Amino acid sequence: MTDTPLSPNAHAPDGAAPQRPLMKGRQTRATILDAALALASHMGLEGLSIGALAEVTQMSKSGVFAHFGSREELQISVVREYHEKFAEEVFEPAMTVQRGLPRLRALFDHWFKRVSIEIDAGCIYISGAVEFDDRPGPVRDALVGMVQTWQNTLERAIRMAIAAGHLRADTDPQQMLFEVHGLILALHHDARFLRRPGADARARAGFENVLSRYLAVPAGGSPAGRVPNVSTV
Amino acid sequence: MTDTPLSPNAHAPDGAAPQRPLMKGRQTRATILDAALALASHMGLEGLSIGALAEVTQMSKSGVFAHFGSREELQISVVREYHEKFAEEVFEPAMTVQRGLPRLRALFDHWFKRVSIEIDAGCIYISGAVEFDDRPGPVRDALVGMVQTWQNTLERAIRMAIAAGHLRADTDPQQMLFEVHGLILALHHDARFLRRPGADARARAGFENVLSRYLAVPAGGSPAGRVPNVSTV
DNA sequence: TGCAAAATAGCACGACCGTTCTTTTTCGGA
DNA sequence: TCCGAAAAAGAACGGTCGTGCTATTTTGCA
Repeated sequence: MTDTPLSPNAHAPDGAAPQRPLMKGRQTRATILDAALALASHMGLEGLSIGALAEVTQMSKSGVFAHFGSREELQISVVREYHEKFAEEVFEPAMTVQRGLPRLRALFDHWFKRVSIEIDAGCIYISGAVEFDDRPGPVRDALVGMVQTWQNTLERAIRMAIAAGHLRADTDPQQMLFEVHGLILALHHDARFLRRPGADARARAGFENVLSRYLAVPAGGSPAGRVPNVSTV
Repeated sequence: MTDTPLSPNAHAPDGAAPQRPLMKGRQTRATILDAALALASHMGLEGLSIGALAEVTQMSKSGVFAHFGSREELQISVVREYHEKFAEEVFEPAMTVQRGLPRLRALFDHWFKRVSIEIDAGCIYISGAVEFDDRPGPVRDALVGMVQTWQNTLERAIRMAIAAGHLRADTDPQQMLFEVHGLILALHHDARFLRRPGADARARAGFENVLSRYLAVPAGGSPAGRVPNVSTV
């Protein structure tokens, strides 16, 4: 598995030392990439066009093009860029929280925020998954690799929570991940597509519901017949 | 709410009586629509092009075009076509099953089948939701209307199951729907995009897990401490 | 300040797009 | 069998797309 690292500063090739050829180049490239990310969030990776990108950045088409060499490379760069932003916003903050359930909660919490704050910016992982599920090629490969990296991270966090005794020992991490991932997708769907208010609350309630099923029984816990249902109004 | 009917033969304008102008027209239109549906399932509604459609159906571009008058109208027709197919395959068979939990199970079962059989054909509701979540217009409106119709149907079925005493009286139908919808989306994602085997089983297990939380306690039921976890291997 | 190299612009290309208009073919009833 | 209407084809349009190619400008260092 080509495991794209989900860690900070994953590929910073050099120190702050000024480099031979590039300086302005990197800078405008970053500007373009920023605009491309915004554009792709709304129009999708397939809707990303070099012409529109040139207009937005006040550059010539060829000027934009030269930075990537091909549209495909541009798309991949956008995916990579999103991956880094995602890692910064969702992954890294959760790493400061203690292992086990707290970190797991933090991860999901930031994930929810990311998706729901972005009700008007779209998650590229989600839209990309639909756009490229039938389109083989490097873009799809990059996308799959990064989504899988992220899911591996979550699975690891779940396993830690099991090991820490916070979740039931017989918890199937992949099943739990599947269920929570579904909540994220449903949130994205209801908030962005159906524009339903309260989707955020539904997702959070769903998370608590899933959690309640996998939560370890506290030692000498109450033998209550049924776990209270968070979803009930 | 423009509630697109989810019932059989929703708009069959006439009996089998031969009509004045049209005969061959409807027929080839149906052929085109079939091809369009297949094409859109793979490339998405936005990826649907009249040129490609003409090539597939062995017709001229203008010949295809004339049947719809615009690309947008073609897209809407495809959505409508999918809606009908969906109703036939998922909704109608479940209507023969008795109300309450059995019908609810039948609905979800057919839904699962539809999405997972279509691992290589893509659900247009799902891909359309992502493609048009940021693209206002008639296509989006049609899409939203039909998805909402389908969700209303499911919500109604859940309410019936509550009324029948099969589900807990304090069940929040929309919350339950949200959670199960998430499972469908996760199934679509994992099977089609990640190409993970066993996504089908994960979705079904997830459904049982959701169900177990909302299931009514059978009268004089066992006061077991915890509901057994279906997800566990 | 000058100079090589990097960055950007300008321009043209072939391809495909949706759409329009005109012409030809096909159909169905008298 | 013929004729009007419906269906399909053909050709062309303006537009956008990604991508080469060649100038021109800008940059960073000697």
